[in-house]
Amino acid sequence: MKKETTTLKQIAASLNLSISTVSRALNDHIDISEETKRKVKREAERLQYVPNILAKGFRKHKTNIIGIIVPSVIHSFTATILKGILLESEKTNYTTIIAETNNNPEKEKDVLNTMLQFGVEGILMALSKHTRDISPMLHALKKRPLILFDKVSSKIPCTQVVIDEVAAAANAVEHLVNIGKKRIAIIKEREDSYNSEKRFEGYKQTLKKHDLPIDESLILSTDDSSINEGKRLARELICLKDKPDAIFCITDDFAIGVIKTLKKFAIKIPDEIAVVGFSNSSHSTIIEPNLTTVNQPGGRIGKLAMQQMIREIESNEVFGTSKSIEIQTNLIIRESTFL
Amino acid sequence: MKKETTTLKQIAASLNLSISTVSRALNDHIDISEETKRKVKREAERLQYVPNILAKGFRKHKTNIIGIIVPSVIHSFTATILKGILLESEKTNYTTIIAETNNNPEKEKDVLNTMLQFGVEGILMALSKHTRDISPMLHALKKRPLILFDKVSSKIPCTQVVIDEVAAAANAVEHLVNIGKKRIAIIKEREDSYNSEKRFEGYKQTLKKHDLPIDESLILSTDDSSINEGKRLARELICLKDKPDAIFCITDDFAIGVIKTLKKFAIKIPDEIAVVGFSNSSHSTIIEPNLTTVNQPGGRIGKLAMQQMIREIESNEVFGTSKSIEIQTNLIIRESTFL
DNA sequence: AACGTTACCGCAAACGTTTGCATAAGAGTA
DNA sequence: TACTCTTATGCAAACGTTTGCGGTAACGTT
Repeated sequence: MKKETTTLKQIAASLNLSISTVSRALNDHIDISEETKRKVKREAERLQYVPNILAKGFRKHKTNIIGIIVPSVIHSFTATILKGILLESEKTNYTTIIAETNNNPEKEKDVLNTMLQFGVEGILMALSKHTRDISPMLHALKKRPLILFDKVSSKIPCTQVVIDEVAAAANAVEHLVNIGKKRIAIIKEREDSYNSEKRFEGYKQTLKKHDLPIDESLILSTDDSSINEGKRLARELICLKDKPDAIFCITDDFAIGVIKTLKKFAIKIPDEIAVVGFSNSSHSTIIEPNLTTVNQPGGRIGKLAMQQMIREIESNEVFGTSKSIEIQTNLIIRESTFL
Repeated sequence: MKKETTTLKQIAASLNLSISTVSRALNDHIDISEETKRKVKREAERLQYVPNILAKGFRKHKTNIIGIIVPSVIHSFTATILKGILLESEKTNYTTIIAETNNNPEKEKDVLNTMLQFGVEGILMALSKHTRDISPMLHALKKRPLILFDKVSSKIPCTQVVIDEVAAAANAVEHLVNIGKKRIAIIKEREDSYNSEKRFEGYKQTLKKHDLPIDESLILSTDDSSINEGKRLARELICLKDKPDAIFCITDDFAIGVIKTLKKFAIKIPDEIAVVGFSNSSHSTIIEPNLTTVNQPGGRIGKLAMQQMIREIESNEVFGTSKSIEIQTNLIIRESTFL
């Protein structure tokens, strides 16, 4: 397409000044007289000069681009975090580029390398669900700051911005105990999911704390957290001869599925079975009864992650140490546990 | 952070070759012997050479970055389109950068300029809701290809990827007529919303076609489409002494709010009042009764927009002409209009 | 023996910007 | 007058890459 870009050279020529003077004038260098500055700026305006970021970045060894890698942008919690990141980045002079991995570790590696090659200043990322080989991340970490959020791994020695999953889950289960529930089931993901295991941890801790037995038949796992899986597993639970009186779902999607099934079988919520979810997704106030759920402040996660990123970029230390930034959650109590 | 980047110079030195030979070898230029190529590539590998994109882009006047501007990434339909765009961009060697406008025209202008200054090859954008001054877009169009999607404006002479809003709405209303409804209300946005007006257009056309009167009291407008506004306006409608027997909502959010209110007042859906929405958002199968809604293939929109963008970038024509790419929608009939 | 081809490769310029250093003019001081 | 010190400006190199052009050697063709 079009070119006709104005350069410093043209401004200089039209003003009978040198390129360096023009450059300095535009950058408000002290060496330049006010009058010259004014003239230069006016001429730049007139010629619609826009600095060539490429040349500038090339010269100064700076791209001012921060890479963001997430499994999927349509995931609502991810989107919330993204919003936090974008909002924060607007305040700075850093631009962001976003890429998806679709939970594919192979893709994850590719994207990571592409970004590095592109010269990003740092990388903010949520790991894909089944990432096992962390070497791509370790490799990246050798060249640039890397910050993990949401889906993290303690094996990677970098800053991690997370919610206190254990406490959050414990809090949710505690609430169920408080309203008098004794047989609390959990629907979780399989063992290789970091977040899921942490929440499971909180579940177990709370049961122990209240001397409630941990009943294997009430612990259900599945591959992907979806509404359909929630439906299916709920059906399993209500077929038990010794039914649960509450179900703690480690995601809202599970919970939505569970509620759908319970309603289908005319089981009273929360009287017969209470349900709590995790995320406070927009679905939780659409479903009836409204879902009690753990609110994760995604925006705040994004914001903090971005702030930390800037800090790491602009410091010249070497950031190869683990550091965990934990964010508090709160339980939002709605009809699915309380009438 | 770290630097120690390897450059062509270093490879050249270590191999006793000239920089240009190394460059050509890595780019598989015909002038270079296979043996040299092999040696160079092996050395590049060994030294972990990554080309400096900045220098390259600077030299070749190419960034290979495409800018994406949307009101908000958390909006679910936007996210779907985004996914389509990202998916398509992965197949190419273009990178994308995403920015939000938060429906603020001022911000929109800023972001647009920043992207241009950054040297993006083209811009994919959904206008903010209340953009009135189109001069920033016209200005951008003079420098780079611009493609609009979702929220577009026919006043901007560029390619626009849209759904056939009129037909989609007409189709939805037609369905209501077919199930025997005669007093069909519409909940829409105010006049300055392009999409809303188009859908309103389809609504009016269909009523006329079936010789149904257009009753002003059944036409409700509001500023922002939200669940709460849907609730509020539904209440207005059911307070009418001559109630509607169907409500066509130009967004799913409106429809969700409407359904909530109707249920609250124990109005039977769809027998007394049927409801149809627009977007097929994930909410539409969470709410009960499930919502009949217009399915907009967001992924396809994104994909086509991206493909067209590549075409415009790589062609050297001047793209200042309007061109509309229309995408077909389909109505998904669920419980809110049909039992 | 002289010439044309072919296959490889290097030189050096160019892209637009920043910046260390040099320089010039004027002001101040002795 | 001669000097230093400011203040304001220009020169030129540098960043890493690509690329037009030119060069050289080796080989085949007359």
